[in-house]
Amino acid sequence: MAVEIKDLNFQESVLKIVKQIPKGKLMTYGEIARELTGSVRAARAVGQAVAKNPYPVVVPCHRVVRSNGDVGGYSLGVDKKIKLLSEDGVEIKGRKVLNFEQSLFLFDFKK
DNA sequence: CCCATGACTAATT
DNA sequence: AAATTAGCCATGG
Repeated sequence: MAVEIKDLNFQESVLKIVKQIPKGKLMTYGEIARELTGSVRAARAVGQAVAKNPYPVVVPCHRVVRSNGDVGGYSLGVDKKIKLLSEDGVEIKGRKVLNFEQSLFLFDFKK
């Protein structure tokens, strides 16, 4: 039952990016996927990576939403996710984010 | 190596 | 605008 030490990979990369999301900003799984694999197709893999979420709260994974503006899911429950987003100042309507594209965080691609 | 699963996305209906 | 379908990718058994 001891937790396996298998980090260091796709998952860590995802977490690293998510950690960079400032408060009040949002990011989509697709964008993260594109940063890692260069394609939006790995969005699911990204979702899986954060789904393990080894460090809840430490990593603001609640700031990662769907590309269509839907809040998506959350390990601790979508309810919790919405609450945290509200705390960040992000308005949520039902399961959709208001001003979604407006609150989007453009990843640091100035490189 | 093959199969199943999932915090996704885009295209259709 | 909401629901359905199909496609894609990493991870685990």
